[in-house]
Amino acid sequence: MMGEHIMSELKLPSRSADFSEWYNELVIRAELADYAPVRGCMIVRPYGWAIWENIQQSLDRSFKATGHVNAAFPMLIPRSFIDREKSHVEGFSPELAVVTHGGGEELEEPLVVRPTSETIIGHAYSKWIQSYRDLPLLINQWNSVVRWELRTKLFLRTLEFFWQEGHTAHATLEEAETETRQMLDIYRDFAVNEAAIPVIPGRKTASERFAGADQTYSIEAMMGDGKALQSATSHNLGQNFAKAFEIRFLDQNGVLQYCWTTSWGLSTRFIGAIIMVHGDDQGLILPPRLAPHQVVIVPIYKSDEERIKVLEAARRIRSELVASGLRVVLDEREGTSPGFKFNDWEMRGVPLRIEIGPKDVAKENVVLARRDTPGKGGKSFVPQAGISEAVSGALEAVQKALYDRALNFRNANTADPKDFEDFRAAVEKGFAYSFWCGSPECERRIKEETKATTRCIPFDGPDGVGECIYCRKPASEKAYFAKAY
RNA sequence: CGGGGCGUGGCGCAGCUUGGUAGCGCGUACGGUUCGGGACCGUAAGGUCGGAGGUUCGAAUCCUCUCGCCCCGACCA
Repeated sequence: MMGEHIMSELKLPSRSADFSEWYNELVIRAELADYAPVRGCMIVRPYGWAIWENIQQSLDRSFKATGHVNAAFPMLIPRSFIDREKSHVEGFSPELAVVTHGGGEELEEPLVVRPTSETIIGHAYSKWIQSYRDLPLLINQWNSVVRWELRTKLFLRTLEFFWQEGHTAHATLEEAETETRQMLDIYRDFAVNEAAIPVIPGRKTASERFAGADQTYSIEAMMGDGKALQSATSHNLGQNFAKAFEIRFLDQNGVLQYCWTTSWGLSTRFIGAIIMVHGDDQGLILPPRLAPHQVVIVPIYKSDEERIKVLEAARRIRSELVASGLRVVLDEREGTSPGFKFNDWEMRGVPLRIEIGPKDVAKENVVLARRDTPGKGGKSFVPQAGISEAVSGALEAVQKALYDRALNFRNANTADPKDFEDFRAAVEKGFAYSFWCGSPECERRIKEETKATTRCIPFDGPDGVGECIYCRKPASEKAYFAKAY
């Protein structure tokens, strides 16, 4: 038996007692990421990157299915490009990383490390687009960008982060709007069906809008501490960048027109969402569809004789599961006890564990343990015959249970406050869904007084009218308010 | 940028008040016993104490300056 002080070192800080510390330590201990030598930068470790690769695969498939293609634009952008779109400059100037020297010489014009690529892509689009026949232009790129943030946290906010940014150009406002909404819906579908994270799709208020956009849409998710995380965004850029970069086309009638452009992105921040929505005191819990390993097999044995038998069976089961398309790891490490392995893989969030020992070999069954249900309650005996069906079924059950749990949690922590005092209490716990008169002034005051910001105005808002939660004037729409990451 | 905390083997810390040349736990390597919920014993490797200057016979410890990181706030995917 281990002493208590040693046990406490093995345990994560409690999620409920110190959510922030729980998160920080989990990211390190699950080997998702590590701190880099430069403040605010992050090393994404292989296990964390494997999650990102699964995210990429899923999204990339959806992008391609809707006619988008991938390309790569440069990381270095002439400083003057940023200055061309007025609100874009205002939004991004404070957080630009600027390159002033190259090859030992001071540059004539400083270069910025892209904080996002609207400008350099706008520049390219102005050359490529001449006619309505060139439209729509639908390009995405997977890359990293740099924003000089003051306060950073692994995955959630780092100086450099990885993402995809889609940039499209269209002949009409309607088409651009359809595209913007279509991409948001792809994110929504991804969050719900792949990541098992319930999200609220909606429109951002002017103050929360992307610098240079006419309209920003987002999906908003509730984290395990009740705070909101903007999990993906999609922007209708109107003609702002088209005008700044002369992106024009000749229409069917021979009239020269500015294009309508959009951009949309989802970043490695989403990994932070997965951690904060599903994780528990034991560590990470990954949704089966995105888990690098969906199943871990832990063999249990004492003697050499047992070892040979158990491993033989374990390998056979692995082969069968792999053959049915599952991502499986067999933990054959020597000198490590089964109990240690259980905890180790639980920290890493593997959704399903198969335990197989001499007794199971004799009875031709295994123990199946669900990561989302701790202790004995999540364990069951399953025959080795037909194991892949049982495992697939269990993975689907975990996927669904994670979503249901997250949704229940969000519902339980979302309030429709009667008055502003109620509202204050609500945003300490989670989301407040309230009528809002639409004035930036009320929005600003609410933020000052409660730290809660408007997250979004959901698309499926109420039909009726009500009173603004702050000023009590008539209001026609409801917004979600919350403290946000 | 304001407030707080911390820099000592890979990790977590003690030692500092009252200077005497560095210690504990974990981890690592090797050997053995173990193995159905974080095993144990033995042996070993590993640190010029964040950096620079100063005081002193002597500095992890005292003084000055610096650098970095983490947490909380103001800005942000």
